[in-house]
Amino acid sequence: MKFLKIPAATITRLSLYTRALEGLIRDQVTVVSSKTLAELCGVNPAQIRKDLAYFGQFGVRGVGYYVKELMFDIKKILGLNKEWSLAIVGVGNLGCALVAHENFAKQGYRFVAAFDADPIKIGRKLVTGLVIHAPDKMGEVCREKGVEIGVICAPAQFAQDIANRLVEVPVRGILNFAPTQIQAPEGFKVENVDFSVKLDNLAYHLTAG
Amino acid sequence: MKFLKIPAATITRLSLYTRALEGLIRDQVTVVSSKTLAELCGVNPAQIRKDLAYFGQFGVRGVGYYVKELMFDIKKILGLNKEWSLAIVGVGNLGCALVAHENFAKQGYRFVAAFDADPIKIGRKLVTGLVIHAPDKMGEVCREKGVEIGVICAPAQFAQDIANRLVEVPVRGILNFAPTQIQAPEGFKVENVDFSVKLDNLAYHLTAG
DNA sequence: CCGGGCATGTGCTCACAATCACAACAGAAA
DNA sequence: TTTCTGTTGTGATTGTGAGCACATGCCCGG
Repeated sequence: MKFLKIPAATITRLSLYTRALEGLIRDQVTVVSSKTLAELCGVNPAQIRKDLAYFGQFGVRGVGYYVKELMFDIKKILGLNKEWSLAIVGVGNLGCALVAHENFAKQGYRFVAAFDADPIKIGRKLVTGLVIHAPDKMGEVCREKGVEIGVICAPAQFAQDIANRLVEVPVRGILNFAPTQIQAPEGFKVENVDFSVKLDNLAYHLTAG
Repeated sequence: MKFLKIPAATITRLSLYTRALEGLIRDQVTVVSSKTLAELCGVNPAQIRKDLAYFGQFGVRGVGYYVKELMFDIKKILGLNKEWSLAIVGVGNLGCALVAHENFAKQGYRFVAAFDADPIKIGRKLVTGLVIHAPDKMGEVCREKGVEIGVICAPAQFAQDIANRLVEVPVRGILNFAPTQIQAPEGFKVENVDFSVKLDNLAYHLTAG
């Protein structure tokens, strides 16, 4: 079934499902129907069944889904049954906040390297104990620490340059917080986290609607 | 033309266009074709023309778009020809980083109020001089300061509660950084900024692909 | 052992968004 | 003025994702 092309939206929803399931596990719920799960996630029940169908059969007809099992299966699909090693590039306010953010650690994402171009910061340690390196050490340090995902948290004008370095390391993917479109080689995965775009969306809807 | 239903993706792209245009203005470029702009944004030229067509005619056939004019028009469409007043709720690492973030200010988004439930923080000032208020002052302070958009930056378990308060203020929209789905009344606009979902997307693609 | 109830899994339909392709048209040059 | 170049604006087409509705099949009670 993995040969079918899977909608990007499906992957995003799977991620949402894990959150709802987490809550159910906390509440000792053992079985859940697509209808109930759908209400928790704010989506259509058929949507959930269809999303899961891309990857196999996980439910029991007439019963529903076993919460823990489903959680395990979705995490496996998403590749969350391992730890991922991240590097932060740009440790300004936002970068520091991300490294310290507890949600990442909880999900198995570990920051194992940090970089910044500011000479004053180089050599210093973050609150987590991570040493800040100069950008030209990126290849060396990342390979040594086994970095798989680079997180760009620098001003927009430097983002492309940083991305180029990360591609050369090579890391396997990039999470970009800079408000700019990054060019990367075919097949290289870049995800953008863009809050100014989200704010602009709000502004538009509050103005027009 | 505003009576047509406009795709959400179109609004998001308009936001992208403004960024590319900003760069062109900086580089003293006065005219741009949909083809060139498309390359800068990584989209299809026809897409740009169609997106703009929802709102009127902005180009000159055989020539292209006048950069400054187009920038002005798009900003007007998005509702960025005014300043927006924001309130931050939850001033942890991330919340502080957001308030201090220069991109917001540059686009006309101003933080005019801050809230946190932590008694130690209440009454203190942020680096920008903003006083941190207790959550039960939310209605009063937000109305006084004319807050239009609430930014939720607290742990997931408190997000819904905070959202309820914000709805009652009332603010007009919510930008939610908490990794959870928020229920809001019909017509009330909530935008989610969700980096763990984005990371999960990366993890999936790096695992499967 | 068998039948009823119920939730999954899935083929089909529909709606919408992205792309294509071309006609309309502005400006420059002869 | 007329022709030619080049780019917009837009009808037509394609592709894709979401929702519906039903057949499938598991569990439980009698």
